[in-house]
Amino acid sequence: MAVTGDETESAATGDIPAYQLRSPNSGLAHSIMMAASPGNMQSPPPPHTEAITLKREVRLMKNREAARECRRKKKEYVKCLENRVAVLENQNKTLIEELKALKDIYCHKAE
DNA sequence: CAGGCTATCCGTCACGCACG
DNA sequence: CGTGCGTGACGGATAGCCTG
Repeated sequence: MAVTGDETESAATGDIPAYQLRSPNSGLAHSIMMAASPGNMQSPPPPHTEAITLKREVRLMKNREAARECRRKKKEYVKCLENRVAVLENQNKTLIEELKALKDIYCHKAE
């Protein structure tokens, strides 16, 4: 639990953490990519790569939010399933008791 | 108290699917 | 067929708990 949620704020303000600004050629293990910090970049990128970078940033931002939403929905779904389990367990318990009572009645009649 | 372990959250990547 | 979206998988960060 106990998560600050500060990255949400920074995303909302457009203040993108440095580690998220990576080279556009994906496919590498992301631990390697994490190591490639902007500080290592010596010369400014050619102008056309700026558009690519922007596109990538937009994509990352959208995906970030999509992942958040996806997790929220999944949590909700799991909660629903847990509720359903609880209800069915109660129903089952009730039915077992009812069956037991009916069996008792039937047995006493048979005597 | 330091260090290990575990649970949880998050961002990113990769992939499959639906749509235009 | 290209594009965008949803989601599983992965690894990093952080907090809380336990133990020596």
